[in-house]
Amino acid sequence: MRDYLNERSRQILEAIIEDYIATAEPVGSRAITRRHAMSLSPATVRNVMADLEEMGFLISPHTSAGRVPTEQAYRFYVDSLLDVRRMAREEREEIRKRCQLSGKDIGEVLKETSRLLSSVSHYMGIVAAPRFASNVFRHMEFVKLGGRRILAVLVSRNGAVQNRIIEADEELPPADLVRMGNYLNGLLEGLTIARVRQRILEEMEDEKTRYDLLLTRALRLSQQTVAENGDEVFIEGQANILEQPEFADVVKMKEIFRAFEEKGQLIGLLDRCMEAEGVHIFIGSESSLGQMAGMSLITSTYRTGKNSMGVLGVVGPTRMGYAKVIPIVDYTARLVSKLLELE
Amino acid sequence: MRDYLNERSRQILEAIIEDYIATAEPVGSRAITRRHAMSLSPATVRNVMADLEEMGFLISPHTSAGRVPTEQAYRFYVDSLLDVRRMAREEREEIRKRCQLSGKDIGEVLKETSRLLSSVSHYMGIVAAPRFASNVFRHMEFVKLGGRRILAVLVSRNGAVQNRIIEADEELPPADLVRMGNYLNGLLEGLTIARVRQRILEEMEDEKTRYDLLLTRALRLSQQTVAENGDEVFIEGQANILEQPEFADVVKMKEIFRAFEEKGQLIGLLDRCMEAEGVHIFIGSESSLGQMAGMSLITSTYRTGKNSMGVLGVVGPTRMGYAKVIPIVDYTARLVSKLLELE
DNA sequence: GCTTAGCACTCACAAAACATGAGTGCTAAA
DNA sequence: TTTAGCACTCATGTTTTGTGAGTGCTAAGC
Repeated sequence: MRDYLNERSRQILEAIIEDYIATAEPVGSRAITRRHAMSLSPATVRNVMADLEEMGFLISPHTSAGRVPTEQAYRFYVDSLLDVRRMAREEREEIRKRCQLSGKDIGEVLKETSRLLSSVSHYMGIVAAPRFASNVFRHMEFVKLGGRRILAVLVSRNGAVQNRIIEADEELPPADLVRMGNYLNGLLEGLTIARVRQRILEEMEDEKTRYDLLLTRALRLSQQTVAENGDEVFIEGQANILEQPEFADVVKMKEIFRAFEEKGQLIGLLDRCMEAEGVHIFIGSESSLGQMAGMSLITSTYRTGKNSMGVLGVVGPTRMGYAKVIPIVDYTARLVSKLLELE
Repeated sequence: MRDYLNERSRQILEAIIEDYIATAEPVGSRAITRRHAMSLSPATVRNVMADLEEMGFLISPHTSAGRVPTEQAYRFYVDSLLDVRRMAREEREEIRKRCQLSGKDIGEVLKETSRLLSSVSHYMGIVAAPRFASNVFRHMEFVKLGGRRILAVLVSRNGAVQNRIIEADEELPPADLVRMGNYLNGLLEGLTIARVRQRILEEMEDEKTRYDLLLTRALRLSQQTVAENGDEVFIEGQANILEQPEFADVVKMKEIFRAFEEKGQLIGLLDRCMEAEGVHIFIGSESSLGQMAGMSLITSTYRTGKNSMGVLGVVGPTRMGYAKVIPIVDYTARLVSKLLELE
């Protein structure tokens, strides 16, 4: 059926979607003819609209309102109609200016990127840090704090750092901690963190180490250091979403905030985006997350170093300025990739 | 005038405040006599209420509504009437259970504490990390990433870590980085970060180092490493505030979210709390922050190590369950202090 | 001299009644 | 196939009308 959309119907559908994106009001036949200078009468447009409704692209909230695009319409729009706008120079400028690496740690960079995405798009910015497990081990070190307390610092090649305070079984002299570090660095250099975990287990099994107390301790410490860690997701600009008229309702708003407080499900979705490079678009229920009802997600992957990939993107209402946001997300992802590239 | 409050007036005022805290509705004379089993008629209560209004403790939103406590009333309540409740056992339990240090870095601990405060109090939790500058230097290290990129890791005695990616002027061999680290650690051990900054400057001025390229480079690197950093504040549980009826208005809500997105002013306020140990309470305009209109802040200081102090607390509407929240904040602060204590 | 019953008055809020107007579907003519 | 015309629908805004909680004041009661 979809194939039967002729040129005129497409134009009208596009006009409706764009009007709706711009105004958030159901759009009626007269509004179309007026705003888009069509050489058609409202009556004709009405006929077309009736067809589009039957095909599932439009629904009317009630008899005497205009019509509103369905998810299917947005999908069609994004796939076939959308003319991705070139970014305005100021936008490029702002993005480039705020993507700065120097003097910050990776977490901050990603957080700032998230903020950036939100402020440029006027929706919510979202950035998931690359899975730590796929990073490449660079360096591990133990710093004695006080008593039995040890700070473990784990650095990966792309500059991601994981710090942990570990309560050791007994007090260890600083010299031992240094030796442990040296030993482990030699052992683990160049492996991915996932491999590091395996390697530590293997090594612990080894007969030779079993009888070496220092090694055993070192391995046990390192094991705690590289233990699984909740993945980080930075969501910024939640206040932006409040400006959107579809969330003017307090109840709706509460739901959204609750939803994003619990990041777990979102992470699952972002993981799926990582399966393939490039831009992904989830419209409304396509994400099959209940909490995302009425919301769309545009993501793109970025990479740090050779393989480890992260995801960043923008969350907004389904009625989102796709034409504007898609290039923003795409450009930002490329920029972040370049920024984090290891020469 | 305040001194003329006799016992009966106090009781009535207390009853009004507590009713209002519980219901968020203006409270009327009949409600008081009913709910608090007073041996007084509504008419009498009305007379007292009229007096209290004149004294500035109450206002009526309009003629035929009940009355609502003013900030002055809350202040009086907190200072003179409040009977700080002992905490419920489950609350203590939950707080203790969730205050865990092991396996996390300090930032995470504080963030989790903030989340904890919000979920136990049902308002917003807020935790400011101790000023980094007053921490005591423990350890500094440089890890080579790729090309000229260096990761600088700065550890203080209390376990706070600052990571930074630094773009060096030229590529440096790893061995040099290690030597630099050793040199700097010897030089700076035991100083506060603030002193470290001075020390680096002094050292750079020194004739001896001027002609040693490696030292000069090391100092320049370290200077970037310890450069001023925006202080961290963790605010969690913003969704809780949405449950409060006083913020049911969408416009109000937007304001609040905008306000807390910009943390700058808040930090100023928290700094003031650090000037003296213990619990501080700001009611509404007392904080003299416009954004805090209608909101109260309860904070307490915590300490990590000997001197460096941080602040944590709860933000809620002025109509806040002070009796319940004050002990929560107090207890949590003590617990965090103990947790971060260096043996 | 307090305390309290009685009563008129106020005013937010809810429900009902009404008007408005944008938008639709259908029919018949161009 | 397109379009003008027209009756019909229905959300939204406005006015009207009740309702009830709460007040202040006065005068009687203890």
